[in-house]
Amino acid sequence: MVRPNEEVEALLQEYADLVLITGGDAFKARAYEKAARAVGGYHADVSRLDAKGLQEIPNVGRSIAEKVTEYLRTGRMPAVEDVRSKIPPGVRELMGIPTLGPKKAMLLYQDLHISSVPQLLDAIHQERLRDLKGFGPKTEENILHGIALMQAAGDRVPLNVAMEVAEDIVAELSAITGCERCTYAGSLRRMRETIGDVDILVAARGSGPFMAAFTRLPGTAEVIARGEKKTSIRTAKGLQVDLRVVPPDSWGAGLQYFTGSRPHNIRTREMAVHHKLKLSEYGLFHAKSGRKVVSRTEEEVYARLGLPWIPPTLREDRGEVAAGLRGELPELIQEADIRGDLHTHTDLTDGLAPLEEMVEAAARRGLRYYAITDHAPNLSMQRMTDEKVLAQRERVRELDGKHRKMRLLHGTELNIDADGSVDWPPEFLAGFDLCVASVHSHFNQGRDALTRRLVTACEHPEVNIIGHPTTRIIGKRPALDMDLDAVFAACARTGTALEINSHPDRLDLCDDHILRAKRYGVKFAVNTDAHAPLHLANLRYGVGTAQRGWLTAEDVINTWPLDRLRRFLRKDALARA
DNA sequence: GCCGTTTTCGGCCCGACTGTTTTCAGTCG
Repeated sequence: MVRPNEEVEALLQEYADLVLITGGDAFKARAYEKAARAVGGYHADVSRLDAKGLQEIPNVGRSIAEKVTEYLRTGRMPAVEDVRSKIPPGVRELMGIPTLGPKKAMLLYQDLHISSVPQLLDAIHQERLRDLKGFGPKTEENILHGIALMQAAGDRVPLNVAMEVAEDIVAELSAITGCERCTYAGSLRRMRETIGDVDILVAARGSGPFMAAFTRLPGTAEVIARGEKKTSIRTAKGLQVDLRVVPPDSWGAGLQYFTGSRPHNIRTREMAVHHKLKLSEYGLFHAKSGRKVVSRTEEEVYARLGLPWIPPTLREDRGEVAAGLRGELPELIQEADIRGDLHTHTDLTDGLAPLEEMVEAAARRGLRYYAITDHAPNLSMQRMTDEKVLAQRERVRELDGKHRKMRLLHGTELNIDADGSVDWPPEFLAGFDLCVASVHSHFNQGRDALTRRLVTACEHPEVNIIGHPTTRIIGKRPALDMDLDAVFAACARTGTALEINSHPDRLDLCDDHILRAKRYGVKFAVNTDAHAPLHLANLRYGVGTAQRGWLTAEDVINTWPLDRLRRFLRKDALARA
């Protein structure tokens, strides 16, 4: 059900973690990490490759290729199973807590026999960590904070994980005879940033074959409930999926109901009552007679309530019903509106693919322009230099024009330093077509310093886009503590766009912040931050997030024609007017 | 364990921050 590349990636990453936990060679662990990343980002399906083909993947050599081949043949990787038998899975889980790495996790296990998050919480409350070497009061505090952060994300999974599961199931069920309609609903259809469980809806006259097929899917680990109208399963990874089969005539009402959100549904049902009607998942009915009015399509249901069809990404009871009544729903940005990607990497820094491959993949996606923005020198681990970036620029200029329909831009992703300054002097930066600037360090500066820092970056004449503006990692790192309103105002004033980073672990800015920023007149850039050709497909999640922030194509600079975009990139107040 | 304008061993992502220690180990990007 999950792409084999991702299965293998997870397995190799797990092995890398276990090597570190057991105190193995750090370089070996890094080799597995690099291989895991490369497999995850590789364009071809690894299950169709032999050992030789696997070794074509960067950072996959003979040893790893053999392990992968064996796994694909037998479903097992003995090397991983070996270490697993020595280290309980909970120990690795501890590494998921920020500030807890392999060494501390192993110490907790060896000295205190802790192998789960609840056990760790107990131990902290019993003050059993106090005598542990290297653990002080501050460490305890950080661990507690980290656990709270993890628990806030709860059992929800990232948007892309749920999406892949849902699309597989929809494809399977759609192929069954008698399936008139099939799609996913719920928070996934609304493109929420994390998903609690997946809702699948089928329109068909009989439910039997669908329920049967659903429980027999390869990814089904457990059948939670099985009935005529609804069946629930849990996947091997613990994600719950509900299947509901409705009569074809109820499709629209069912889809509306199961898409939610609950507050949106309450709002629409109130409107129904107001019209002396009753709205349920089966249709819109006359309250008194019980006679059905409409139910076949969502459009009909909304229309009978006096509303235009409301896009799922707006159905959060954030004023969409009132706006619909006034005929003022925004014309939401669509994925097809995006003409270019303005934040991408190559293997010159931490990307996985060479420039040519990234450009090729972008052209295949039908983009009209594409910016290469590798990391700048101050992110020292990436070892960028003036020479390297200038050599890259020459290659970009050579490649530009090879694709008749797509132009190339040469940019960079700068680091916003603690004081708001960035890599390279202005005269060097002027040589780039555009500059993204992002925070990569000093996350805990304090609110005032962080605010000043971001505002200073906006005021830089060569900084065009603030990359992943809050630097949050969903479920792992909170957003920077800063005065967002001051930053939004600075963006609007200086002609600096805010990025909507499409990576499913980031989705940064998030929908709430987008809504706020838009009121200041800020412009946005929906970028993938791709580190591999496959990541270019994450754009849909960024566009979904932009829709949840009520954005139109006009609000987003990379929907604009290139000449208009170039004027914006000059940061010239006159050009913006 | 991978890689090679160094061809079979020796280097591999480097520096900063944090909290602990009292000179440094662990974690992170």
